[in-house]
Amino acid sequence: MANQFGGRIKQLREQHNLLQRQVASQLEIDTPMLSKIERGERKAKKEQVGQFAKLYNADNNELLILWLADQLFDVVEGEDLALKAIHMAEEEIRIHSKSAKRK
Amino acid sequence: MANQFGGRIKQLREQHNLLQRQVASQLEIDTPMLSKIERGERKAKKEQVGQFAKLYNADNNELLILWLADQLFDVVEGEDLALKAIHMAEEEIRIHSKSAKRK
DNA sequence: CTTAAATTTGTCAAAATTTGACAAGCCAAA
DNA sequence: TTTGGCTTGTCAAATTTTGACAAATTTAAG
Repeated sequence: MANQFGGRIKQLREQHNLLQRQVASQLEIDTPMLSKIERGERKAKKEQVGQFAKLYNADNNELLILWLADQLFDVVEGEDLALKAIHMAEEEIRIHSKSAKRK
Repeated sequence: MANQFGGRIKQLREQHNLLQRQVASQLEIDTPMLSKIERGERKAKKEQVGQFAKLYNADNNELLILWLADQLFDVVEGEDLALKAIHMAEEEIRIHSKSAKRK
């Protein structure tokens, strides 16, 4: 499983000298769960991304991007055509966001 | 739900003048299911992508790319940060495929 | 070492999601 | 109208995800 997000929040936790125990209790999860999120064994809920950002005084968008990227990565992991698929998806997104201007 | 894939296989079916009934039986699914796949209400199994390609004499890779792209799209659909996340994921993929050379 | 705290690993049932199958509906063409 | 092709809706079964807990492992300190 991809793990940019987990790596980043682990780094942030260490920079803040916090223990998993402390962070976990803030997010109302147990330490095994936090451990798994940091190592990418489980994925955080979207809601929790914001909680991490707040707790660590980090940029919400930065974390959200990492979190999304991990999920994208998971979809195409191991596929030879991953890059082509990504480009195709990117085009689609561009098209959709244009027409979303007038919604 | 994204639907590049469904649109394409519908187009192919029409070009070949086949009925859903006929195609469905080849893939051993029922017509409602095929209808849903064509309209993107359900997603085809990866295995079925190949079956479509064969049946329609289409390029396997082309279909697989569309199929993957749809799933990528679903992950970031509606996200403001979609493009940034896509770019991040793309970088990750590049990195991984490099180190996969010698595996 | 020996202990104690921190983290990781493993397991499992409950919850949530996805799937396949079927019945019924719609609609255009004859 | 009836018929054939496609779509819509529903539901239980299968699969996947989740959260919680116990146990094992690692780390750091005395």
